[in-house]
Amino acid sequence: MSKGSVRALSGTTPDFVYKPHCCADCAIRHRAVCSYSTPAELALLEQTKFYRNYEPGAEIVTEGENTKVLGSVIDGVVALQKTLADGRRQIVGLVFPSDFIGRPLRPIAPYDAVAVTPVRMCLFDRSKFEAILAENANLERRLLEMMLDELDAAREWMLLLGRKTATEKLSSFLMILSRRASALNGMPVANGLEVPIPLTREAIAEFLGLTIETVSRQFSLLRKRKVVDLPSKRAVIILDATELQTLAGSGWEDVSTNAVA
Amino acid sequence: MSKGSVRALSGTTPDFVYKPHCCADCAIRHRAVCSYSTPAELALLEQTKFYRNYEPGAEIVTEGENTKVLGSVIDGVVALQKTLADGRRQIVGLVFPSDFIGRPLRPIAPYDAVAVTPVRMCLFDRSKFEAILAENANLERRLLEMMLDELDAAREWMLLLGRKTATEKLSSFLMILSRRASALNGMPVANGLEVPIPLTREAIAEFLGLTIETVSRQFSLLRKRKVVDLPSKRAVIILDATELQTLAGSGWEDVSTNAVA
DNA sequence: TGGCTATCTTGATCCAGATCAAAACTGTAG
DNA sequence: CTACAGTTTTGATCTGGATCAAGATAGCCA
Repeated sequence: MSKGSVRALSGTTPDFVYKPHCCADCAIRHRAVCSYSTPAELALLEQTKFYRNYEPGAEIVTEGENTKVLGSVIDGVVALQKTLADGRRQIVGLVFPSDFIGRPLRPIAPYDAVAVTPVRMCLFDRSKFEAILAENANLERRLLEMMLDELDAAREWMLLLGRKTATEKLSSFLMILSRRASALNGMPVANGLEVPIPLTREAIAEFLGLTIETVSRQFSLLRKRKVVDLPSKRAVIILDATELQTLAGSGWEDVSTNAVA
Repeated sequence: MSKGSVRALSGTTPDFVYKPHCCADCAIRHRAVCSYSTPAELALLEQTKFYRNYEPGAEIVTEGENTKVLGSVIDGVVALQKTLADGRRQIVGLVFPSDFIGRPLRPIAPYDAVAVTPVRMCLFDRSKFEAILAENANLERRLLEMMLDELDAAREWMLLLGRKTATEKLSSFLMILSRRASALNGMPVANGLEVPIPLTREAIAEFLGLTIETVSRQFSLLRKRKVVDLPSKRAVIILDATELQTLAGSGWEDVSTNAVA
């Protein structure tokens, strides 16, 4: 097996870019961990924050290592993944813009975080962030809220991994991406919607607990059934949203905020 | 199929017992959500708290319903479970004494919480708890810490559900119970240790994403290999802890605090 | 003590998804 | 345009765990 689509060592040094933007202009300002913060708190964060870009395949945090940074995804998609000794791999979370990466209050990362698209992060030094966190209830409150949402999403995913069929798994996955593409608010998914797929087939397989071949076959099946069209390998067009929802089985109707991570 | 080992309606009215103990004497005082609280905070909680007992099979919270209570498990084991429309069921978390049940900041429960043994809970009215939470940073800090631990455990479980074989799954499960039985501190698992299993075969199957028959066969296999002995259906004796750890595959070496929930 | 019922084990067979193998695409560098 | 390397699709076969079907075991109550 090749090292996989999510290569650990692509040799790309991440770009460092310090404080080019002020928080007020930030695209994720109203959804990120800082969204409850007062101007005073924000000023504190602004002093410490810095930006960094990652190429696809670059590791943002590494399982088992002492993580020195944590922060929010501004743009791009990050996969959280765990790997068994023999190389079997499971993606245990997808992280989208405004979501938070990193575990305050525990230095050792329990999983890898790998950029699956070009990623831009708003980062903090871990110990500095923890110090600010301890003093700022709004920040802590928002972080708690976000972690509770992620926990719900993780449990929803456990149901998928433990009990759903391959068709249900891929349909659920496409439904999530569709909801995200459809609107950040609660708009339903309309037929004809084109949904970009930011993952390779291999990454999808690792997310769904399947093989790459099964994922490919399920895509073909959904196309044959006229549920979706496949204009390219990195996008689908929803032809029958109702049927896709049915195929996905129950769940996800209500997971409002953080769909997958 | 029968309604399963985890029956929703066993007709048992939960016992109500108000404030029989003071927090200072509480067995889970040093591990629960209140463990960082000052005496002043504790007094607030003590005013609001009440105890309730549940028989095996009783629902503590119900998926989709507006939950009015949340709180800590004092004694017993609770399963968090999600069910698909056709009845397929997945246990998405096991909750042990000192763990917290319920989602502050969201009224609708995303899963059932069902007692699998006789359970004693220390409960709070949800809105009252939220009010106290908003004012007491120590409580919020501890809750955040616990939710982060649960999130790590949930992701570890996603790896198991998505990628591990039946043997690895059952071995991992027994390893977790063994660690918990061995010591609440970090003591290693010794050969000869008798580990009680608080779940029926059906509940184990629902936790591991397997069928009851496969679970039973894996038990028999582990016995045949002299890895464990089965003195009764509700306990195992560890004969070869090293081998059990190997069979479990990687993971769980470091999950210190909250093993499963 | 002996049925009765629920739980668990074991055996036989089946099948969804894995594995093995080979085309068919899709860039992209020369 | 062409060669090459990575990705995706499709086909053929295999297999781990599911499903179907009996038994075995263990409470528990009459």
